[in-house]
Amino acid sequence: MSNKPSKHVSFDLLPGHYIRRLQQISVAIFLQETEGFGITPVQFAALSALEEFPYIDQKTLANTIGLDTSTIGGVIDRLESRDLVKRNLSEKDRRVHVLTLTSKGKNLLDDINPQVLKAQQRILSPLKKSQHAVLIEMLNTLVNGNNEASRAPSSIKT
Amino acid sequence: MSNKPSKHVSFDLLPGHYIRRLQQISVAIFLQETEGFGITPVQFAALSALEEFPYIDQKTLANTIGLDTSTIGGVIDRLESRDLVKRNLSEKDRRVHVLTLTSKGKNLLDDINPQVLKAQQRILSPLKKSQHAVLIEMLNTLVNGNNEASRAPSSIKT
DNA sequence: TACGAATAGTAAGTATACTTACTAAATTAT
DNA sequence: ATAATTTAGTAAGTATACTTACTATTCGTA
Repeated sequence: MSNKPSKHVSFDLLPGHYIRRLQQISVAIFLQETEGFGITPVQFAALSALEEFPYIDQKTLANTIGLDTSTIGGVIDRLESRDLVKRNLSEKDRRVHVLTLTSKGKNLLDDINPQVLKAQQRILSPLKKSQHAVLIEMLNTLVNGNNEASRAPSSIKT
Repeated sequence: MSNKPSKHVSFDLLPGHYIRRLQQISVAIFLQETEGFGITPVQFAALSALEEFPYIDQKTLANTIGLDTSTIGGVIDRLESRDLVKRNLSEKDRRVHVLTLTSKGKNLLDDINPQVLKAQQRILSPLKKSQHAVLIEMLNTLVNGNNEASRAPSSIKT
């Protein structure tokens, strides 16, 4: 430790550092619990959103799960190549790609859901049960309160 | 809303989804507040760690800030090409690259630190002041409690 | 109705962040 | 002392996630 009175900022006390670490850990746990499905957290979010809101376009999907439109294209590419999602050109507006889950995508979602819930419980497990809702509420507040900071603000309000 | 009793899992209620969103927002705010420096959160973490622990090697640096060794190489490449960090081959162990900040790197760190603090405050700003410590404590618990889940567990204990 | 603005999506470039596979060097064990 | 193992770092491949720049289409307005 320095003998001078904290000339530098200790990066490990900064929330941004812990947020980044928690995201890494969250992804790692998700992938461990869903091993064999070959699905990433973002792909899962996309599939879930398409189940909840069928026939939405790429822009709407991107907004729903909090992604840039330039990112969602690749995600859909990968899901489409595995026949989990279908891209249909809209007849009303030929710029728009309307998205739907295939039956294969629906089945996968049903199968993976319990594992995803298990992963979420594992992420929260170091906290006392009583704290779980407190954390989720705080994350909610932070995400909604800073919504405009991100390029792809989520349109979902809870 | 569905009229059926939640057949599917609403992804926007899952903590993993909010953790991912918060990380995106956290990065966006960091980049906004430190605009002009051309430094990413990870690069800042690397520079800060090197100020705190000079002459560490890449492996130790990776563990310190929570990165894989395969990721840290690229980070150091970019910092080295901007003359912010120097890679020195260790004489004791010729596998090891010992890292140090250049004076340019030290100066940049001094200049960017206030902006980074500002970014952190902005990230937390949707929460009441009294809640800031609660959140940081929770993030700490989650990261340390799940440490083994991540491939690059941070060696820093707080 | 024609023209400028806005919109949906893609493409290219950069930066995490992981995995597996590899090289080179050091350590351990026989 | 040599062989087997471990370790530090790199390389290649994949997947977010951003930016800026571009195309194609649609909308708004004059």
